[in-house]
Amino acid sequence: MARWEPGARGRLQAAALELFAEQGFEKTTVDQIASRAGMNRRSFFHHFADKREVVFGGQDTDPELLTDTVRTQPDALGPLAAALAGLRVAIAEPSEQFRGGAAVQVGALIAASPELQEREFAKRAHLAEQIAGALRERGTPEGAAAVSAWTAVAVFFVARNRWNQPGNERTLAAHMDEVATEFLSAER
Amino acid sequence: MARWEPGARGRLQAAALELFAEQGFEKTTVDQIASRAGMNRRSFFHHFADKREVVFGGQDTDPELLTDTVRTQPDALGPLAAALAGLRVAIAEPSEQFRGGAAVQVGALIAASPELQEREFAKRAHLAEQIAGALRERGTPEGAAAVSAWTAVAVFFVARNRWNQPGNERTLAAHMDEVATEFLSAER
DNA sequence: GTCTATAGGGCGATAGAC
DNA sequence: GTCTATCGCCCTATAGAC
Repeated sequence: MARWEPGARGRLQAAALELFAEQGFEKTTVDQIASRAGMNRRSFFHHFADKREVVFGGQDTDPELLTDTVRTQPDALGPLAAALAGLRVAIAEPSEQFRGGAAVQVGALIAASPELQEREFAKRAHLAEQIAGALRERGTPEGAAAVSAWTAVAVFFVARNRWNQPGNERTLAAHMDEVATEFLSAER
Repeated sequence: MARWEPGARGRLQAAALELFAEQGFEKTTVDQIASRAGMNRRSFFHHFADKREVVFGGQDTDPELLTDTVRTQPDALGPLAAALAGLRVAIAEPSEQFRGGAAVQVGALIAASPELQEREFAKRAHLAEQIAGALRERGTPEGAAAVSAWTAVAVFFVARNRWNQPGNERTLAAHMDEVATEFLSAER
């Protein structure tokens, strides 16, 4: 057996998701994950900074694409619309190929573990900050940029929940439009 | 000397904030906090579920007051305005007496520690969920309720940042109005 | 109040890949 | 040779169990 099987990172993720599904996140140790993936505990921490990262490590998005898209929207669009356009292009459309896949399982995992929820919220906050920065560069005032960014992120995650429901046939972008419209029409 | 000084919880908080300011959050151990407060490590965990809680433990708000206020706003108000009214009554106004106090120091602490930021974001999420629930009871559709709640929470925290700036003379509620107006006028 | 499991990290040795 | 993944052994501190 080679000392180096390829795809160590992917094997760790697969092993972790299996074990988390079987036993839950808290009751699974890093040792168990590493040995199921055929490696040492210490190597786990070479690939992931901590145990929670193994759950989120696949969903990384391209931050450049997000901020560039937001920044280059036509001036006629308000900040919320520009932010939503960024999320649509940089996250919703690329996610479309994963509909109903591991994302659903990961979502259930996160929903069941407060520890994972904390990480999830931190990721949302990071997303919102990126967007807010891009909106400011577009000329939106400080406060409005932050609030519009958070609003857009909220729209996105409500939409993603609906998109992850069993039986959903529509695109994530379509759900985003629907949620945004629902929000705006409730406000007037 | 009495077997236990009164205000164990408060002493732990004071000791913790001192040590965090001196050494940072991560480099301070629970043992250090407990012994500076004149007690056993085990007693620390009797008062706080974990090390991070000692930072947030003072800011607890009345969840009933928040949700009741949101729920009982006049029908003429949109969901965002109702949510903001709840935050104003249940959090902004009661906080007014602490302006420029420990809150500023706590804010700096949180900003410097990713671990604390995660907890902070989780608290915001919890707040948003409470508000969203109250908005739904008021008749706002699911998605709009969630988005309006997150928007209101974002307004609140942007306002609280401004309110915490050195030299600020205005009330938190006034900052909330300003931020909300800034957001709404950027949007149209 | 003590005891234990486990996360997470430091350091260094080793064994491939290049 | 270098570079990098892997591993082994150490440690500390949290958090929960007893």
